[in-house]
Amino acid sequence: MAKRDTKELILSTSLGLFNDLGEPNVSTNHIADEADISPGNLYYHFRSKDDIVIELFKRFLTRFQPLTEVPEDQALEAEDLWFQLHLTFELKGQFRFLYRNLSDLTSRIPDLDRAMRGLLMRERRAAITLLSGLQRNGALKINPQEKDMLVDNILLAITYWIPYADIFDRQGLEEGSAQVEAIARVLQMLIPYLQPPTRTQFIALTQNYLSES
Amino acid sequence: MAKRDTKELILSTSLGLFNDLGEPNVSTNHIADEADISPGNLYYHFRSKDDIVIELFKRFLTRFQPLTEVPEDQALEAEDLWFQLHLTFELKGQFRFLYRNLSDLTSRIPDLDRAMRGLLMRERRAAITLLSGLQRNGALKINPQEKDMLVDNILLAITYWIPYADIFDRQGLEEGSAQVEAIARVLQMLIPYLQPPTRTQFIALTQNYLSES
DNA sequence: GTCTATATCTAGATAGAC
DNA sequence: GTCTATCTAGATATAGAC
Repeated sequence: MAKRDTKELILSTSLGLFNDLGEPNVSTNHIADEADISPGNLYYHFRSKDDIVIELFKRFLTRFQPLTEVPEDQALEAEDLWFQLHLTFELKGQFRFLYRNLSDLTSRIPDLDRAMRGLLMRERRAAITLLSGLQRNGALKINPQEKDMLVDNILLAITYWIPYADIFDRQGLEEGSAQVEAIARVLQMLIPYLQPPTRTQFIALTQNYLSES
Repeated sequence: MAKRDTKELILSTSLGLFNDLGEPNVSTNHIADEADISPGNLYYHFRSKDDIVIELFKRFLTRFQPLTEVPEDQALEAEDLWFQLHLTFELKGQFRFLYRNLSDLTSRIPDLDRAMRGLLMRERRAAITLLSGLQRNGALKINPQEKDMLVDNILLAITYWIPYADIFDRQGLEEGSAQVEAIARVLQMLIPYLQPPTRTQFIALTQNYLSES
């Protein structure tokens, strides 16, 4: 098998096991076994288990990056925001092991710690930019202090929704309905600060999706 | 040394190390070493490392229990609610290792998984009771669906604030100011649904604490 | 109750043949 | 590139002397 193929096989197998069983509960032997290769072969392709985690995180980052690049001056529609949130939750769901054991992973792997902090900061900036856009066209009325706290609350929700949902059911974000619930709760924090015309749009949108699921 | 004393020493040493370094990064030898006792002695008092974790969790539960018992019919003041939140955040801060590695611990220790789910449900019920009290005396205006989502957002914040705060600074809830920020953010989610008289109280209260810290 | 010494086990990682 | 065999380290846990 080509070098690249085996490497990809190891990565996809690892991702599946990490997501299903939790990264701490998956050994390199376990991965090799599941991928039907030898442990030695695994270590030919990766220097360590952490190396696999880091590579997976890099893939995640690459796909996540565009989602944090929010155009500065563009006022966005409710639908766009929903779609944006949908994409990020879906992606995070595909790499949910990262969010389930965040503290463990960041305390063990300094590179990941730095990168994750950077990611969170970009998400924060993106959130601020989005809110500012809504403010500029009069859709959102909020003072700076409230805005600051709102951003924290949003960030907290989009970071820890996955482990939170895990506590109550074993699903996480695998099926669509759980995602809808996550998005609705994030938007719900925004709605009280929206002004009538936009506000009604957001409420209607949320109602729509919630009744469908 | 009396049996009880050594047991307590092991527990307090474990709690300190778990909180500081993260439970997965602390071995039983590490604990014994730090407590200045032999590994054998540690295993005389506890059957396993998980046993230590479980005992710590029980202590946490015992102290947390009263905080989830909210009187049904009593309308509470803003100050009371602040104080209530202060107590729970402070206690969680003292046992923060539980909240930093929640998924890991619950996936490994079924007893803890069940107990933690139960705890979360009691917290949810307590939150609902509190909101209902505010509704009954007209201070809070919110429809059932909004209420449901608000409760989720509050629960998420009071469960994951600790690891969230950890990402940005290394403090967590050790010092008081971090706690004030946590409480303010929880109350901030509530404020938009409050009616003028009560609403003003909550805002003033939050301002007060935030400017002090 | 406490210690020292040691057993057991598993995960991560390497060496060398093919 | 891949395998088999093996090493190492460290963590959990036990045995038996004191």
